[in-house]
Amino acid sequence: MITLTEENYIKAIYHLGSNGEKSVNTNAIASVMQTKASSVTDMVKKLSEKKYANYKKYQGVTLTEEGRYVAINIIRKHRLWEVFLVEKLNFSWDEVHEVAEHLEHIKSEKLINELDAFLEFPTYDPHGDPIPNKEGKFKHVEKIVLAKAEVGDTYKCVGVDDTSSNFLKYLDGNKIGLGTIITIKHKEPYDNSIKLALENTEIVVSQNVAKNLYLKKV
Amino acid sequence: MITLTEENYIKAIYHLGSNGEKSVNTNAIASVMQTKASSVTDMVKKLSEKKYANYKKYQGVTLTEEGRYVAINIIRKHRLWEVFLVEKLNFSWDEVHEVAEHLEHIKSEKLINELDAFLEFPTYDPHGDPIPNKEGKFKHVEKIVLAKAEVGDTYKCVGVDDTSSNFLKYLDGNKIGLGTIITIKHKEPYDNSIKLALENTEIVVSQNVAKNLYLKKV
DNA sequence: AATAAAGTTTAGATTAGTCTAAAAATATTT
DNA sequence: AAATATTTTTAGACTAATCTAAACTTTATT
Ligand SMILES: [Mn+2]
Ligand SMILES: [Mn+2]
Ligand SMILES: [Mn+2]
Ligand SMILES: [Mn+2]
Repeated sequence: MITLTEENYIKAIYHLGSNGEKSVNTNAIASVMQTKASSVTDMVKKLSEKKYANYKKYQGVTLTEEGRYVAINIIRKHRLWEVFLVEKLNFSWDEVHEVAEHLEHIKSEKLINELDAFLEFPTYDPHGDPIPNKEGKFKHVEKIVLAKAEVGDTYKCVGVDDTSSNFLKYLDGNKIGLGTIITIKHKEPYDNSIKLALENTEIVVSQNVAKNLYLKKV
Repeated sequence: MITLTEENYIKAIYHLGSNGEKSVNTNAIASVMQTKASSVTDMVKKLSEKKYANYKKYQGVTLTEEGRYVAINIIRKHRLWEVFLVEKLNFSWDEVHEVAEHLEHIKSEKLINELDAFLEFPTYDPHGDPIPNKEGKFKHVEKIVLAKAEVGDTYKCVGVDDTSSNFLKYLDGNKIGLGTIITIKHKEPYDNSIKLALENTEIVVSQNVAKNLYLKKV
């Protein structure tokens, strides 16, 4: 049996290690889990005993094949529920993450596969993140962060890094969403703010925004 | 904050006390919670401290107004999720209870009210149990248990008490479901078995079945 | 009314997950 | 290379929920 807490740690390690590739250190996990380093050490030992992670003292932690499988499965559930909430229950993209954090732990193969079918096998969630299929496979999304976009080029908005309600509402307020076409007008070296052209308007966004918005060249 | 375990105890007390009316004793709770009497005593003290229950040593326990509110809310969620699983995700009535036991603990007002609307405000769940509305109100279902039905009378099947997969599959196998019309042919005093007439067939059911099937006179 | 049986509570342990404070290891700076 | 700072681990304690075994109340039977 795997506990809810173990699942959350595994998910955190997966995301922090860039989808399970790199070794993740204790403080980083403590930070995203909103807990103390000492608690992380204890849990990481347990995950290691249970064969979900590889861990050597002071050397950081990586996921095993099995740990990665668990992580991808939770992410699949999380993102499918997010689609459900937006498509069927009138949630906006800034409201879904919190509820999906809970729904992702419901354990039923049939439930999630039927939900997948009911939603007609979506491949992206409301934030532009890819949804793993039943076998855990998903396409890598080709994208660059707005901060690295080049002046004069035109892009399509394909995702966000920050899924906080505050950030997403800010984007709503500025008429930016998935699919929005954006041309880079100017990058201000002083504070790394960026001037963008949207369909009808021009706006200036801060470095914070520029670091959390993903684009694809068109 | 109310924990998942507290919610389950409150629900058990509600059901055992015939919807929160009668006082419930320790062993009864232990039995449905699959735990020991000593654990129940501890929890019941905690529920009492938290104002969800009234408890005096050796005198059993009842729910407070607030406890009853919590119970009804969980039951509302449980039954709405059961409807969702059957209506939208191709679950059969014997598969839903277990998953609903988990889904009922997801805490989001918006989620459950939108789900209710999405399902077009159903009033009964797949087992014939009434679904409380947003205000916690629901109709009392007029029903008698098959064991008390009278020979010669004709009834409609309106519910089940046991929602175990085994029992529900048994009913499926014998072509009995909600809405099925049943005439009582004979009650056997020796073992309390009952002979029923269905649409095309006659079958004999055991006392166990007779105690778990609810009917309404037509 | 006394005794036995059944039901309930208390006392003391256990496990998962967390914390603080101190010790140990690693990384960085001088 | 030594000193300092940062990171990580250990040790010991706490809470929620559980258990067993013993003590206590209530109920049933003689
Ligand atoms: Mn999310
Ligand atoms: Mn998402
Ligand atoms: Mn149920
Ligand atoms: Mn039901």
